Amino acid sequence: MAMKKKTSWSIGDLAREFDVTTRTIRFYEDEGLLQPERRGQTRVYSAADRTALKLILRGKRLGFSLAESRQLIQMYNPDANRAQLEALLGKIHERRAQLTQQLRDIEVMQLELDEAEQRCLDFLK
Amino acid sequence: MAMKKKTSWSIGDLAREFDVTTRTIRFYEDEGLLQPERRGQTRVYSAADRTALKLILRGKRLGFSLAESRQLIQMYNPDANRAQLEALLGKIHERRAQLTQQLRDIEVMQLELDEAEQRCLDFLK
DNA sequence: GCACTAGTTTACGTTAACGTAAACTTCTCC
DNA sequence: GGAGAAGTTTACGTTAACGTAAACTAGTGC
Repeated sequence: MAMKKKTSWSIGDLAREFDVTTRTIRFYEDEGLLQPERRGQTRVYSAADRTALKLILRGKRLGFSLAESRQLIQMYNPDANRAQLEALLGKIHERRAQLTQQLRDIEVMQLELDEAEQRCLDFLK
Repeated sequence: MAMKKKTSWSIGDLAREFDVTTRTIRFYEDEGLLQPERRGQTRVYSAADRTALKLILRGKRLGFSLAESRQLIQMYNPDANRAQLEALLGKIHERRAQLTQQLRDIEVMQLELDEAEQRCLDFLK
């Protein structure tokens, strides 16, 4: 039987899948982060749009601004000349440095949560 | 020679050390996250305040809101009754779950940055 | 033909987390 | 005793990231 892979989505599809409002999705389009096509009035989202949305939301969970996520999305389609590509490499390094810092922060925080939990349990016993 | 450990700080001290403005520090006080004493008019910050500030800023790097950081700070001084302690344990578990998710997000994103960098380099070569 | 359901545009509202400016006090240094 | 430097209060301003409401259109089921 033929594999049917979805290749386009409605705004409602995406809203449900990622648990955001349609308002949010349209807002991201206004900000230039998504570029759905139109079938008449209605927006039709491609796999690229879906990926971009996934990137944005993952970024949000890590505290990224939309401006930062915009850069992440750009990294996916290097449609660029030499200068832009080198700028992009710079941003990639910045992001990596930030992620490294976040990893450290998470480790520390996990240890502190362990201690906090222990203190709680001690008090309760 | 006697170890001199700093035990109190001015608002300027903290602002310099953590690279934030004094406005920000006063704002955190307004929000109830810091509780400096006063020497006359002037605020005097304790080691506990300094720790709280450190928590807030680490939280910020991970995208935490001040409300979430407020909870983190509370975990440091379980001044609480049984019910509150159990609520606290719940929040600790929530935070831990979030951190775990963030770890996953970071791993994925690091891989994607690797790929993005490779694509850039390919284009440049 | 009519009620749903899902989509659309337009526009004003809201919240968090500070920034910025003005006007004042207190201490120190020369 | 005057000029900085660091502190203070009060208050209005700003930006990001959507929420919310109103009024409209287009397909679908019976």
